[in-house]
Amino acid sequence: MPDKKDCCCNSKNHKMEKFLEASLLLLLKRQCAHGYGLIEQLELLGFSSEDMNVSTLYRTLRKMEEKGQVKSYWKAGGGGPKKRVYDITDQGLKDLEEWRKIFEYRKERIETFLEMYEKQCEYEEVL
Amino acid sequence: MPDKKDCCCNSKNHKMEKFLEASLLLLLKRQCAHGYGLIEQLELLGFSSEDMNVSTLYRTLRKMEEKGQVKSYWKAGGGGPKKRVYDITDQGLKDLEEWRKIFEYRKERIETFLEMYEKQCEYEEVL
DNA sequence: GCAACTATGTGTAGCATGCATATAGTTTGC
DNA sequence: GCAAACTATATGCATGCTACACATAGTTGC
Repeated sequence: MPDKKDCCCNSKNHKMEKFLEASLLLLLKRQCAHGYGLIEQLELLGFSSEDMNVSTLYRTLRKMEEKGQVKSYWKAGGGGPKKRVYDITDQGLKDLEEWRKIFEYRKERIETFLEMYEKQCEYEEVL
Repeated sequence: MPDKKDCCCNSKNHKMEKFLEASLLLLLKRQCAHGYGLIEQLELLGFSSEDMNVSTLYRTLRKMEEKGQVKSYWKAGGGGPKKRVYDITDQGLKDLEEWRKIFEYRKERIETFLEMYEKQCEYEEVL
């Protein structure tokens, strides 16, 4: 990851549109979980606990429920305050598959960008 | 590119944060150009002329000039109305290099996502 | 009893983008 | 000579994602 200090582009520019939503769908496909517990798991997908924005996480989950991608229920016991546990729905599984396609496409475009950049640098070196 | 029809995620979700800005910097590193002329060149980086949002393009270029990434001057002649031609600046070149790093990073994260998705699907098939 | 931790939520603002619309000079066809 | 099409640039408004700050409340440890 590029150093955020001395970077023209501040940390806000590192965000990737909707990557959080898609990541949550993927984690919930593996197993149901509650918001706070998902923070740890998100590290598997490159989100750092320090930078992790908890309010965004909760808001995203509620929006995903509005859209019918996940459903939630309250669960008490097991230590600590009660948790709102999320399950993925059929709609969520379909949407996750769409995200997979979108990310394949984004990856290709990024690769095209990187290749053009490299070629241009090589070309300039020859001059 | 995934089919936009029948997609849970509408076309708006295909956009990639700041990809246009970075693409413009890359194209202007190759050679100076005016806004309208950049539309064609953007196809090299996966932007389709039909979908291309011209207003966003012009607004982005003006913002980039405010940030000192590019500078512009008016050029008459050569047929058609006069053009505002953009040149990349030293700041723009530095920022482009930062974008390269950011996109390498984004690519890695997308790859992590895709790998986890595939593994999960394989795992479920075995069951 | 109080601090630290777990857990969930809202209010507000910034910022990138899309859609619609405005403006105006240039070229082409009749 | 004039209308239509094309080239070219720009702004107003709405939407949507994210960040930052703040609010709330139950649980555990000392």
